[in-house]
Amino acid sequence: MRRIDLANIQTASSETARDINRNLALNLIRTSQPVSRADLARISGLQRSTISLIVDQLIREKWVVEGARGRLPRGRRPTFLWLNEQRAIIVADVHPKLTKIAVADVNGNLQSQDAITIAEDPKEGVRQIIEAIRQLKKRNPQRIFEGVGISVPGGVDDSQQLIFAPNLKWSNYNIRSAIQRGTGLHVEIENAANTCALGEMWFGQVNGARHMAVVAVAEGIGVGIISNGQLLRGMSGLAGEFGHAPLHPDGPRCQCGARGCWEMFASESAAERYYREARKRAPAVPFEKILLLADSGDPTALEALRKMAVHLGQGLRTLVAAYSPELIMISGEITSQWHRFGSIIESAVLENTLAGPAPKLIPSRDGSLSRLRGGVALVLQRHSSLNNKH
Amino acid sequence: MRRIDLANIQTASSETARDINRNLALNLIRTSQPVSRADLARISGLQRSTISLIVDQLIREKWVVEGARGRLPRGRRPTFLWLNEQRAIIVADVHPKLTKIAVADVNGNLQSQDAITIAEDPKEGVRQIIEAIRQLKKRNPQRIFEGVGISVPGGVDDSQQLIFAPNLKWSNYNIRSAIQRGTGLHVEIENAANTCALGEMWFGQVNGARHMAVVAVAEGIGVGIISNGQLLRGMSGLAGEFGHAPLHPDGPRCQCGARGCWEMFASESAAERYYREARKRAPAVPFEKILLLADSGDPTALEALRKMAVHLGQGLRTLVAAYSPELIMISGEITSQWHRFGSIIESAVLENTLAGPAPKLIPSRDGSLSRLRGGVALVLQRHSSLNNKH
DNA sequence: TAAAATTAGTACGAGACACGGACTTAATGG
DNA sequence: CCATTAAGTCCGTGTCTCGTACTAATTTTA
Repeated sequence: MRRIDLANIQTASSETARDINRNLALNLIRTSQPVSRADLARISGLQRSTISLIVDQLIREKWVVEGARGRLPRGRRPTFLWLNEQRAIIVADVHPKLTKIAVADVNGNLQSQDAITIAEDPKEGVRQIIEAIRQLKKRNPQRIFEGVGISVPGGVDDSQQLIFAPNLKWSNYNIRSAIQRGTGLHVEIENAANTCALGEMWFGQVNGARHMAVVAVAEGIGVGIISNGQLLRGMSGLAGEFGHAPLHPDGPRCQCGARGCWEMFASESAAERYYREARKRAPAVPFEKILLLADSGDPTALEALRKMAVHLGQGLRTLVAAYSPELIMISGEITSQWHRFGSIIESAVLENTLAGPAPKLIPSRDGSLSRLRGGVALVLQRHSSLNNKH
Repeated sequence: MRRIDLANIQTASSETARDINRNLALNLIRTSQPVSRADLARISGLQRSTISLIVDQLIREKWVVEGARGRLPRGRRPTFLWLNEQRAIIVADVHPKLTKIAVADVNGNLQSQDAITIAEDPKEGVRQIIEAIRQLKKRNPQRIFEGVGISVPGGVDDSQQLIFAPNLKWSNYNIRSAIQRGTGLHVEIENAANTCALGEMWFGQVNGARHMAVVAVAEGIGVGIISNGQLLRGMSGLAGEFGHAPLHPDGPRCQCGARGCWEMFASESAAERYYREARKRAPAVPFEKILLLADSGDPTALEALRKMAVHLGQGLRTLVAAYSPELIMISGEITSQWHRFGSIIESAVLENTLAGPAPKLIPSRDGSLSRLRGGVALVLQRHSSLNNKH
């Protein structure tokens, strides 16, 4: 049986009935593990006999393993099924300062991790990444590598090309096919905020929220949107470029060319500017320093951060109006000051409740971890191994 | 075979392989008609023999009819297939001033149309709608009615409850089940901007755009978002409530409780305010009058509309940053002044191009028509008749 | 004008797969 | 030790797709 995803009627993909059900079972095992065959039959609506056949196939294919027996009040005890953690994904979080590369299992657990400082030149940078991936492959000979999932600080279009990366100087270089050739593994690239959101959705504490946003606050602001459980990419993967939504349309000009972009007022750079403006003619102070100064009670630093928090909250109102998420996660250094500014951000958001429940606002524990885990989701979701036969 | 839509893993829906392929074929016929069985086989990837079986079933079920033969350079001439226009949907565009109710075929063509002024009281209003639907059913005895698709000026949550309707006074009344009981037909309700967007996506001139937004400018501003070909609803159907995104966060207070909402600056009410403020102590002038005054060259009216256009454009920058649509459609009375203000709106949007192609900006020809046609899409997309067996 | 070529659509046997009931296995409790 | 309960397996049946062969209808070519 062939089947076309009606959401993407242009790009036909063929799947047999078995493929669809196998994929369904595998995803149910992933999201519900530990789970018995009988449970799967109940959740999926498939017959127990059908589930047995599919699970046997998944065990043969080394996607699933049997674990300990469960315990029930009466009757035969169920055999728990788990994803086979022998299957692994190489994940990378590319960043101009520190790039992390790690091996993760299919449950998003990181196993061995490297950190490298990549070169500015794209060719040399990619060579370093390829070398690190080769090392990890060599150090883990017992694992079955599914692919490579990479988070990059920039825009990634529908054909997985990096279309802009202001902090990196890597535009217009096809890093995907370079790494694919250099490692022999399938490679998936995605924008950092999007990867982070996907990581939180798959492996984080989102409590079943199917509509959420991750707001990554650094030098700029990036937003990753999950709508109905799926990453929202828009045309050319540019959805969620909220950092350049106008907060004050007549405000100062941003480097993007427009006026009064949100990130002109609510990013780390904005806080640095607020601090600098308050202490006229003082040397530039980096954001990390401002955080430390705030901790030691410096009123100028506290005021700069407060301003940043207020504008962050104001911009979040736009985000709430746009997507009406159940959950907004803030990621970035600023979350270390959550005890001070969380409530300020929150109250700015709650000014715009309209009808409907207000979104929960929580700080992200570790953005880099989420981005790395998001790499696992990228590969499992998009790569054929889990979605098609073999 | 049973199957669960992975995008909604909570709500299991069961479909056999045949159901999936039947549905696929039907949708391909809808989007590609006139189309031959051989064409369908090529597009879908299914075998010609399989398509023949499915098409025969669809003809028996009166979803599809055979039409004239096509013409090819060589070989046997193909039999064209069309959707059976005997199948009909009753569509309604509910509006506090004028409510339109019509019979539409499955291709979105309107057949017979009624216009009524509905009562303020929800029970009485719904009674009027039910009566109109009954009349249309009686006047079209030869048609097979699939259901009723209704556009309402307010929020509709995931369980199809009207959760707010400031212009209507209908909150917290379950109009869906009332109409369903009163007519015996399946009823789908959706917010006006969303219905409009769906209507444009299915039956309008969107030129294959899969990411688009419809901005409905009236007393307030409503936005309907189509992302990857599908309606974006967010939690409780509140996505796209862009009218209440803050354009000037410190601006005047909106009736929603927040400050400086977009619709405070760019709606018809805003233009009325601009006009009133320019002519101090003059009596209030309705928007329609301002449009007429502008046509006759009144400088105050022109200036009020120009201001409205500038703010409309500024807010659209936010929308572009949020969703990166390929196409933005503006609907509302203001489009009658497109020759004057279209370029002003456009230039405000284009200030924020960032990377990636700029969205096309076009006026919607007839918002009410799109909303009525959207009702067809609602029923066909959601109701079981097209998606499940029978 | 007849045969060859080309394309649309149909017929039918083979194989894959889900269903569902019967059966086996493994546990608890009286 | 047997009844009960639930997990998991076995297997016959029916459905559906595939693929090949065939028929139908039309144009081109000999």
